[in-house]
Amino acid sequence: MAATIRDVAQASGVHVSTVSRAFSAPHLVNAATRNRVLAAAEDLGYRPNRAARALTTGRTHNIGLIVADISNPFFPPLIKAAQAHARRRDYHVFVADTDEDPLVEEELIQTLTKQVDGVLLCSPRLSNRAIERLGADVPFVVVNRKVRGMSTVLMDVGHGARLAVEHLVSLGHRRVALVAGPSGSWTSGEMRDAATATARESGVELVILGPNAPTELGGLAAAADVLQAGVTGVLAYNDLVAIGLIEGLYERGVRVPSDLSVIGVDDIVSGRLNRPKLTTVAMPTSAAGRTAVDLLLASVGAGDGATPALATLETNLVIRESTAPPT
Amino acid sequence: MAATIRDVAQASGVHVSTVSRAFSAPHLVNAATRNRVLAAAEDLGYRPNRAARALTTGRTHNIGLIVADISNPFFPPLIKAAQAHARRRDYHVFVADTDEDPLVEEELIQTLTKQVDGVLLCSPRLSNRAIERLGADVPFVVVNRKVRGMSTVLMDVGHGARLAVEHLVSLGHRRVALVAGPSGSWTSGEMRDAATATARESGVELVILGPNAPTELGGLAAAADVLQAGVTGVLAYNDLVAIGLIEGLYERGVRVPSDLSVIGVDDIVSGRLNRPKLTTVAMPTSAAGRTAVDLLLASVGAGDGATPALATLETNLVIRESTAPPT
DNA sequence: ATGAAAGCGCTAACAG
DNA sequence: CTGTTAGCGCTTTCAT
Repeated sequence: MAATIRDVAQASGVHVSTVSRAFSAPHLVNAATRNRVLAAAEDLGYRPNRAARALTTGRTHNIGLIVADISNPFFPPLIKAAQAHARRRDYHVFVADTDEDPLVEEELIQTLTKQVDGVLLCSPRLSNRAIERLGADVPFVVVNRKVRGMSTVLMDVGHGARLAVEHLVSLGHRRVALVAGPSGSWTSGEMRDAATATARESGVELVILGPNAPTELGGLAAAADVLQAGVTGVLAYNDLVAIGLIEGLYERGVRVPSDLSVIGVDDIVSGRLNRPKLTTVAMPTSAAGRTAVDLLLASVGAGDGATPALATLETNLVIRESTAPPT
Repeated sequence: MAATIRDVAQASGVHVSTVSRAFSAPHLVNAATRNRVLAAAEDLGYRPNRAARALTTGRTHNIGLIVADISNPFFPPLIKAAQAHARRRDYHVFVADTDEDPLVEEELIQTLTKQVDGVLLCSPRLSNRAIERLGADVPFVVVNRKVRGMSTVLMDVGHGARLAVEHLVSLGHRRVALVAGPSGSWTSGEMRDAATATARESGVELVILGPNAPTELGGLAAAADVLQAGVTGVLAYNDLVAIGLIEGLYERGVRVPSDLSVIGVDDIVSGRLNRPKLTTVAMPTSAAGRTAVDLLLASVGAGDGATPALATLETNLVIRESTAPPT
């Protein structure tokens, strides 16, 4: 068994509470004794037991991070950033994958809730109602969804979609498609609204295709619809869908961007590596991870009364090789 | 504050110890009272506090999962599988990213150690000595590295490398390169040994290039070396490196596979989406995640005395479009 | 089958 | 500045 606070107390000839203070309120203890305690601790390889500490303080110094699918390349940079940022603030993070299943999501939140000071919900599949209910027990920060009374980190994908459609228009496209995402997705709704408005303003036709799975397979399957829709430009729900779509078009002898232009969303790494390199709406995922952690820890510190914060992060269009004038 | 065991005891008119038993040793309590207790618990939304439980039982029901880089697409499927498998066994998992830094890795292990029943070390960058030392406190399972006295999950990349070189040879290549990984990598060492042996047996020349960063950038940077080495076939440390390399070659006017053949390792998704589709040594990452969790929980149950287990998982060669006969 | 009591490792008043 | 005392929520002997 590892050393406990009692071992350290004994070794340094002080009471356990002094040892406790030496760690959690160093200024309250005489420099000389503090050093003695710290030395003994070092010596024994003592590390405070955070679970025990949590029991008295009510702070676990853990946070939960719940995502729909770790394998979706959109998430790892967010997880990585959140986790690194949390660690800098002396927090550990539980990562859980719901496999896109709302029931799993709910179960996970409930079991995690006791072990964490707050949870980060990324692109939740749960209904707003369910989220509000669950949020009574522990602070939440929601990423990519607006939930009443809850701190939120949004990436302004509406603006990105607008830029994307405008880019297509400026290239000369007159009839474009939006290959939408899953029906529960807030992001997909935002894209639809923004694309619709932009198309109307620019006087181009917009056809909406979907819902589709947010994966390469979803894009692959959408290729037929896109061809049938008779469009020359496409905005896809995300890069995975865009890549799958390009592959599907390729299999049907349609080349991107010479025959058809495609724009993705996210700016995942493999979009930069594929040929043609993907024109895409870049999402600030790392920043979102850090911001979410900041908001979460702020509301942990503030207690219940705090007004929920809303952070909206900019998106921007990265023009690469998958868009060109129509032929 | 959420309901505690005491609230449930009061609500159901029994002592707390009975409530405790109703949850953790149901057979020790009368069916009628048990139902009453369970009903009251349900009613109050009571969930046992795992941290408090851990304090008395010594089992946290958490495990730590430490990886070098979450953003490397090799890891997410492993994390996803491990996490899902752990959850089925009623375990939560802390995920931590060391950013390829051994110091961070050590620090992480130490702080996590008190909160977990065991840790999964994936592709560690720490020295074997350090790992053995740290392993005294808590059970470890190491993935992709052999450490004395420790349970291990290995993917037989040596066999994969052999298949890869043989494939190149059978295509007619006579001079091939291995674009190696980081110097601390066990996998890279295995590949080197296997490739060297296979080349010798087949009577072809092998040149070893590296060390290289295990990323697209590493591959991109290796393009010049590869060209200079005058080889016609390449086995890259992983798919990321292979993709970066192909890109670097492309920029220099060299086409894959017509001018040069390239084989990767891992079988990440974007390798299947890129053009040319990558020929690669497929690694059973999901299986590795599950197996690692199984071994870990086994040694948690068994206590210290258990003999470390070794699981070796098969790899195989997936031939796609990035390899062809030399011209 | 259930209750009583002690204690896991730690922190937080409260004294002194 | 440091020691004392009382728990945090739960499990686990030991009685009954």
